[in-house]
Amino acid sequence: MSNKRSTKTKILDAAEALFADRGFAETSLRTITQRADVNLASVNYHFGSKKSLIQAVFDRFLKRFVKELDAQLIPIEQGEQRPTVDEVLQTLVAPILAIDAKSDNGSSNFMKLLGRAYAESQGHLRRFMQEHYAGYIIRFTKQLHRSEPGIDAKEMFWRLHFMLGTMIFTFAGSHALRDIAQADFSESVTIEQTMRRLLPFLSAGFKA
Amino acid sequence: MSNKRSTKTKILDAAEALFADRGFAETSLRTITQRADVNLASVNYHFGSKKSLIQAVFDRFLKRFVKELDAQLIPIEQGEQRPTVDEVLQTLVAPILAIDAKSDNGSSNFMKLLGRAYAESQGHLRRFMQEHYAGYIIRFTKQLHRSEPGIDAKEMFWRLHFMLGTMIFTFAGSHALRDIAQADFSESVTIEQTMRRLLPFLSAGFKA
DNA sequence: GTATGTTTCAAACAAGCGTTTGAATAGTTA
DNA sequence: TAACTATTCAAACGCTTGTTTGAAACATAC
Repeated sequence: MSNKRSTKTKILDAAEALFADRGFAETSLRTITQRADVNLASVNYHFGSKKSLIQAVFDRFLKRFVKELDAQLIPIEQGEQRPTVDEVLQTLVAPILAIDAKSDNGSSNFMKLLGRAYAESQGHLRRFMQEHYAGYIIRFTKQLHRSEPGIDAKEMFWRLHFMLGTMIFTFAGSHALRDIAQADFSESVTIEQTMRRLLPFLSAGFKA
Repeated sequence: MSNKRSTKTKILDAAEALFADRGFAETSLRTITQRADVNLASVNYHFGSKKSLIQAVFDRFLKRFVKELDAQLIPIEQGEQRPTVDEVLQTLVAPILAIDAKSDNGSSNFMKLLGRAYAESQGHLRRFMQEHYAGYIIRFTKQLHRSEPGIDAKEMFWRLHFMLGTMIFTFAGSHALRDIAQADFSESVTIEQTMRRLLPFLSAGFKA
C-alpha cells in the first residue's frame, strides 16, 4: 500500500459524494470512475458489483459514525444520574459533525445517504444496516427511554422515528432549503447552526 | 370519452403507484405500461415524454390536494380570531386523508411522491411545483405566522420545514416503520392513527 | 535476471432504457 | 358509404447501463 490514495479509496470517495447528491440509480459506474480517475472495470474488480459498492460506502460511513456514537454513549450509560433528553440527543450531534467535518456547505453526506437508504425500495441496504448496526440503535433507545421513563414503549417508538425523520430530512434536504434561506435571510447556513435550531424543536416534540 | 377508464388515466394510475413505491429512475415505462395494460408507445403519445408523465402525475395529485387545502384555509383566513397552531396544522390533515382515502395501508402515495420530489436532484419537479403551487404555501405560512406572531420570520421558516420534513418522512416512509410497529406492538397502523400521534409532536416542536 | 501474483486498461458484451416509426384499427364527421 | 382524424400496436432505433474479457503493466519474491 503506497501513501497515495488507493484505487479502492478513490472509488469510495467519489461514489459517496455522487450517491449522496444524485441517488444510487441515478449515478452510473462510469460517472463514478471518471470522477475518481480510475478505470471503469476497477469497480467490479475491487467490489464485485455496484450493489456491493453501495454497501461498502455505507459500511465505511457507519463504522466512523458508530465509533463516535459509542464514545458519546458510554459516559451516559455509566452515569448514575438519569440523562436529560437533550443530553441523549447530543450523542448524535458530535458524530454527525465529526463525520461531515470536511463538507463546508450546510448539508451532510452521511444524512443524505441515510435518507436515500430509507427511500430505497428493494431494501437490501436496510437489511444490511439492520444486520450490522441494530445494536447501537438499541443502546441509544435505551438511554432515551431512561431520560423520560414516563413515556411508554409504543409512544417512544413513534416519537423516536419522528425525530429521526426530521433530522434526516433536514440534513438530507437538497440544496433547496439552504438556498431559500440564503436568499430570504442572506444568512449562510452551516450544519452546526441548523443543529442548534433543530434540537430544541426535537426535544420539545419528544416531551410533548 | 367512454365510461371505461381512459388510457391516459390508466397510465397515470399505474405510474403514480409505481413512482411512489420505487422512485422515478427505478420505474421504467415498460413496467408502467405493463401494469396499466396499455401499449408502451402510448405514454409518449399521450404525454410526450417520461419527464412530462412525472409532472402530470404530480399535477393531478396537487390539483386534488390544493382544492381540499383551499377549502380548509378559507374559514381560518376569514376568522377574526387568530387561529391556534393546531388549527392551522389541521388544514393539512383533511387533504392528506382525503387524497389517499383509497390506500388501505398506513402510507400515503401523495407523501411518498412529495418525498421523492424533494430528493430529486435535477430539480425540474421542484421548479414545476414552485411555479404552479407556491401561492398555497404562502397562504398556509401566513396563517401559521398569525397563530404565533411572536416567532420571527427566520425562525418560522426553519420550524415550518422541520414540520414538513417530519410529516413527509413519516408518511413517505417505506413499509419499514409500519412493519416494525406491527411486529413489536401488533397494532395495525393507519394514516389517521399516525397523524394523531404526529400532530402533538409537531405543534410542541413548533412552539418550542 | 526470471517467475508469480496483483492490478490496470481498452474493448466488447448482453440487457434494458426512452423514444420513434409506420402501418393497422377505431372513432367521428359529412 | 367515404374521407378524415385519433388512437393503438409491434417493431425497431440509438443510447446507456452493469459486467466480463484477455492482454498489458506493475509489484514482489526468489
